[in-house]
Amino acid sequence: MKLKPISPPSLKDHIYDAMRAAILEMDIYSGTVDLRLDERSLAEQLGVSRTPLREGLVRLERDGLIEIRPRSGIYVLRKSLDEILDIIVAWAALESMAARLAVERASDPEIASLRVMAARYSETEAGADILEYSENNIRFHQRILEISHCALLARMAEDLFVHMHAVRRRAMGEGDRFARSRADHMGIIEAFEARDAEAAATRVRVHTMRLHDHVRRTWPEDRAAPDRTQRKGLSS
Amino acid sequence: MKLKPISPPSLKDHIYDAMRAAILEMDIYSGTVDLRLDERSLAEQLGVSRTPLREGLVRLERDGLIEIRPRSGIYVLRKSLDEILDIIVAWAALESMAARLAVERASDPEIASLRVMAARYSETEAGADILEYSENNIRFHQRILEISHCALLARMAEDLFVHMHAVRRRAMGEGDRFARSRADHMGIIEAFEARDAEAAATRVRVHTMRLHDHVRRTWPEDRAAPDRTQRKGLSS
DNA sequence: TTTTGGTATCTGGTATACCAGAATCACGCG
DNA sequence: CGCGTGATTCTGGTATACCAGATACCAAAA
Repeated sequence: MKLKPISPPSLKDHIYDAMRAAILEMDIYSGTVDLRLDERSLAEQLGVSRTPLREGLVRLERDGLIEIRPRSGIYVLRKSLDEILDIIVAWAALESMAARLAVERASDPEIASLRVMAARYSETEAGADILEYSENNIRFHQRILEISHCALLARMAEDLFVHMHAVRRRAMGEGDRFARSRADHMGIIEAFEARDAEAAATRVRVHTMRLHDHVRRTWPEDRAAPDRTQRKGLSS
Repeated sequence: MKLKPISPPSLKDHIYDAMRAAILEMDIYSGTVDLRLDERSLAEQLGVSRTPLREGLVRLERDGLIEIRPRSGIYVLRKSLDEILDIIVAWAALESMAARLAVERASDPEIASLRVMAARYSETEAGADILEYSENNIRFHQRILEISHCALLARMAEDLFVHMHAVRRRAMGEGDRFARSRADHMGIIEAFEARDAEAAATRVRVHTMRLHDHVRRTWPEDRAAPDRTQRKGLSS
């Protein structure tokens, strides 16, 4: 029997997870949401004191999800268009390298799993369930990160991915991105199956940069600085 | 008159900076250093209470520099060979993409600055001042990140770079890495000047992956888990 | 009515006190 | 002399109290 050492529970970890999930659920670009958080209110809602809460918030701040302004307030960050584009670029860099590694390192079954996944969600197309397609799409890309067998690449990509939640909510399903995306994926899979690292890396990068261009063209420019007119915690 | 808004001082920021610098100064692989930190001792040394200290430590933990084991202790992390290799891979991914962007975005003077930097430290070769060469080498690579005009890539690379401090301390100057490195740089510069994105990206990647192979071949396997025999803070 | 200055209040920042789990050491038994 | 066991000490985790800067509000003067 083999057991991994269990780490004692830590409120700050749970708080971090809970807050992170809550923030990702927020539609931070809607304009009606309150981007300002209140320590005391949050602590009360979570049923903990401010100390562990603040430690969790420090992590969120490091992740770029929130901003802590001393003596002023804690704000959920909106990403500017430029920041979002930078995120996509970095993501392309990571996934492209992951593809290169995967070609060299992944087992045949692992590579085969990509085609399986693609097949699974190409059926979705008929149902036109965009939400489900989007989820499967994401898993496909995460799978590439996985089979690169480079945990760091996967983790860094995940950290970036988080910032795309709210973006995906609105960029989803426009024009022919659907068909184009599936075609891209097929090309990527073929490169993998041919064990062509250069092609796989290139196609992954190009595919992601297509999203980059799409976002740049379609992202509304009505972004503003966080409005400080509203108050209080997540719910009140 | 124009003044930029001043942000209030925050102990946790200073603590973070100070601790980070202190950790980077440590020769964490020497075997004689104490990898265990003590909150109370650190707080006393820094002249602050434990609360802001812990907030700084949470950031360091997120950076992967330390590990906080509840009820046990705070340890400076040693990177395993695999982790170091992953870091180099990720770094290669970022800098390669930066090179690609730089070719498209950087101004002529910016690209020219690369050759200037290279020329400056190729003179160093005679003096054989490895330390200085290493510093200039680093700046060359940072410059590539800079002229990519993608702040995120630069920041992420910087976060990775931190973990290389201790590695560089020992991997420095072995075999013909010197001459090879300079040759690589020249090739990179030529690709930039030719505005050849594909070549620039490839050469930067290959150059970094050369370090990857070098580390893999030469890294001693005498790494062990953090020894918990020793005690107390940074100095005592 | 508008502006200005002061005050009350709110917010995050910091220090301190206390808690519980872990590690350590000493004692006593085999 | 070796080893197990229990008390002691140490460590990080959490809660609470207090501080100072920032903000908002209101009153008095122009």
